[in-house]
Amino acid sequence: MEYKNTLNLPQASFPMRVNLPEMEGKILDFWQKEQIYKKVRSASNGKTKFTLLDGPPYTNGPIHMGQTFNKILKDIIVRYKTLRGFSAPFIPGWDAHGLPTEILTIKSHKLDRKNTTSTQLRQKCAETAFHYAEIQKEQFKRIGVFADWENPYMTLDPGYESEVIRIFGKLADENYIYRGLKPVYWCTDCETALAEAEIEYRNKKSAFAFVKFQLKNSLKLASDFMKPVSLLVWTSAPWTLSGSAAVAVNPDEIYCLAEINGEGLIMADPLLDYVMEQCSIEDYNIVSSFKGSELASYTVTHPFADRELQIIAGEYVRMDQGTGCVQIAPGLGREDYEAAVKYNLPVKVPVNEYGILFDDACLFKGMHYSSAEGAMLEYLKKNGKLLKSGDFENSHAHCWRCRKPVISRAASQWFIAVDINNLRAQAMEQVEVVKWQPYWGADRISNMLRERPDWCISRQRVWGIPIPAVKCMDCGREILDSHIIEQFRKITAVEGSGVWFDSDVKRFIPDGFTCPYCDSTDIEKTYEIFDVWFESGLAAEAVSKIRSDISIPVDLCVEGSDQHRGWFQSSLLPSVALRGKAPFREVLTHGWVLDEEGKSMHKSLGNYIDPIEVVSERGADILRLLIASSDYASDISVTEESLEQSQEAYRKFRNTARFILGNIEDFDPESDYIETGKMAPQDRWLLYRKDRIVKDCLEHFENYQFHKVVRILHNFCVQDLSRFYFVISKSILYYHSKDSVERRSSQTALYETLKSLTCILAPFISFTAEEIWQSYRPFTREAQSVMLSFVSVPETVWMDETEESRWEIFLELRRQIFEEAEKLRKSGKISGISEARVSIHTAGNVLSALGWNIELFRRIIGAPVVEIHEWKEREPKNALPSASYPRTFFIIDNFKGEKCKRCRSLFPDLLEGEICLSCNEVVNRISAEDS
RNA sequence: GGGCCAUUAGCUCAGUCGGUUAGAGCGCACCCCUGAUAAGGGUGAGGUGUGUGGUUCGACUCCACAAUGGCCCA
Repeated sequence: MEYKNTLNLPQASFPMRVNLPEMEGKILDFWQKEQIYKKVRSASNGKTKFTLLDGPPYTNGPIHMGQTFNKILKDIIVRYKTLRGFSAPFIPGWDAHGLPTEILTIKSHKLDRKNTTSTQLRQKCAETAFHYAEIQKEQFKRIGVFADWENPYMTLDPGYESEVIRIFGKLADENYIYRGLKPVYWCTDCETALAEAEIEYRNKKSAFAFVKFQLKNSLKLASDFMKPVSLLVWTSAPWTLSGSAAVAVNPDEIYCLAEINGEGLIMADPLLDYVMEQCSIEDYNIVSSFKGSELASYTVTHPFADRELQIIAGEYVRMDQGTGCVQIAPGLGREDYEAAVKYNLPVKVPVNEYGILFDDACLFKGMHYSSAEGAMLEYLKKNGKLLKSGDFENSHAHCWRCRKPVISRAASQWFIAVDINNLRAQAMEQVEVVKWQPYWGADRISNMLRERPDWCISRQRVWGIPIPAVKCMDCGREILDSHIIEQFRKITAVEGSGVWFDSDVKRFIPDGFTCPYCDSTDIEKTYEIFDVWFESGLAAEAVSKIRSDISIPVDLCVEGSDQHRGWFQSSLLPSVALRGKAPFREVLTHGWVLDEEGKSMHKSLGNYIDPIEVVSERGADILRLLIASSDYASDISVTEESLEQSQEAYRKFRNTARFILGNIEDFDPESDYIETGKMAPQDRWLLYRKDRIVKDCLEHFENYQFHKVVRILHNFCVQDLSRFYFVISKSILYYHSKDSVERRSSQTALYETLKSLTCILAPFISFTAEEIWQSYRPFTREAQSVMLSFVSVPETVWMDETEESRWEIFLELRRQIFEEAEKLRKSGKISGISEARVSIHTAGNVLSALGWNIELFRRIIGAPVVEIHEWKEREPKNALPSASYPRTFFIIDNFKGEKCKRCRSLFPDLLEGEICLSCNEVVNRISAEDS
């Protein structure tokens, strides 16, 4: 007789292998068509809110792995919070303005900026921004980000723009905004300021010079030295002497006075040999030496300009090159500028936008700085002020467009003062209030805040929100006026900020407006835009105004750890200035995506993995699972190998679900559910384990430790389910009659397990979780989508401590018996545990545990016969001692029985030599029902 | 050069307060099953804990320095 038809073998409607990208496409259609995100949102009405604020990515290209990583983490959190019963909206956003988009637009349209109006360029930039926002939106959807894609926020929305302007107005009213100078990269050929991103470093031949700055007063440190004394200054850009305002020496280093050719030269002692060698001087002698700090009270005369320069102490003056005496040209370099601010030195900018020197350059005024350099050296040489000059090659900043060398030049800018109204101190206090994950984020941002300079918020660019400042054409001063700002805000809210470029200044200034400094009526617009960090930093403020489902402070921000300097600070400072509080309660940071060698991914390095390629080849769930199982607090690596591994783990989850689905196909919880009290012990055990796992997972979820959740779940599938429960329950599921209590009991446990597993997996392998949900009618009857389901903290007590310890003994015995059986099998003594008789001689706990349920234990080890004997003082013959339990011995030998043709188990004897007693019963029932 | 961080098996990760022989899973090897079958089960081999010093009776754990890598600055 063919018994196969009488078995309840798993029904395989859920495929073992699936074309993941194709399946994911169908799930996306389902979410879209059924408006699942919207349904989740309306179902969460009235629930406790959990708001995540999405830091907006730039719209300058398709998404890369870093953005994918970031958005998937956010998505995991939002999905988790949703499943825990929070109202957790996900409002995605884009940072549409800014240099990256502007540069991309100029490059891709091959625009010539001189022949393109600002309005035209802004039009093209907007097109670029919308284009990539649209592409990114589709890509983010594709990787499974469950968000309000119909209503994202964009920093170029008039509503958003007008909020930025409003807040700028408030900051101006409270005196945070001032006009100051700041050195910026400047291309004299293109006549424009350049941003960091527009600079490329290339080698260039540069001049160097050792120049003498003569001391004005006599040197008390060597009072009997009667010859003229000069500070020997080394510079790698001699033309910048035109802007020098001071000379810095390191106060902590030793300096010396050397007599050379009848004059005294001061330089750092550690650099003396180096300088003498560079200048080919062999004949010199040291007159005296002293600490750098002792030079600080002296004054020197400029070698060609008619001014005196102070000697200042600069701790940053290094001893690895030069003379240890550095000229400070505050208008021509960042470090020099900062020194000037510190020492209150005048900031002179001796060069105009074309590179032509001004009055400060005295003799060389009117010359281009590059040709002035030779003239200067010539002059210095003639006047005995030059010890040595020459050429050397170094890496220098060049303009990305005209490829010519750029200079650093102080330009007038708008700043937010960070020390007005105690802003810096307050912000640092707020850092303590915010929860930073990992915890060291607080140190990192505190260090940065402590040291940071005032925030330069103006950019000489086009693609951004214009700064509504006007300029008096008579006195030349820039003017911020609250009426003008408010007028611009109002118009922007309707027409967009581009109106600043398009409309006459009269539209923005009140009637009868005059310059507050000189009463002139000749007022014009200025054309600068806000730093994009200023815009995006106001996201919490702006989005909460535009959207009712976000309020300040938001619960969480999740960004890469580079944002401690970037977005976290640009969000924190304005918020503290405006409302005295941080805009977020908690900040979670993650690391970078690295390659197999631990190097960061760059398209140019060729180690770049395109997330969209991964998704279309392997499926989004594979990438999501990889990200979820990595510890993102530090950097994570995405490699072919780790993707391959993620795919393996995925298969385990999939097959686990498949096995359960196949075995509960005929189970309907409404009619077949077995109450807790009537469940078989192994089924109660499964639910006990399941609840333990759910609890642990939820705990790790709360700390956003997803890799721990995934590991727990994976271990659960492998160890508890696949290796154990499935194996021991097959005989019930397959061979017992369909509606027997034993089988229904197992199905009840499996049903509950699958439901929990699917829900907890949903934040990670979201597509597959939905696929599982959709393939089981009782689930969809309960909720249309897995995302409309709910995970609660388990509270059922499934077993008491006694039973727990019995299970522990069972599992340990099983492990030991398997180990011994394998040895015996290898040595040919038995054919396998499924055909063995296992005798256990034991006492105490182990004996009472086994005595509790021998049949259960037999099932657990899968042997046809298990015999228990009470241990009596002497080791039984041929027995193997237990490694874990005292007074416990195993005897494992072959059991010669007959194999049931239906359930394939061995029995001492069979009914009619074919099948076992219990199989016979089942078969009889089936044939009775059939007839 | 400075601030912050990371480094445990081929891969992804555990490891409590400093305390026996450093644990899992995957992968790998060998074997079994062929009624979860491009599945499943069993057993096993893999570690100078990045390195060098130090503190300690005892260090993967604490300290210092270094290497490699990351982010942010200079």
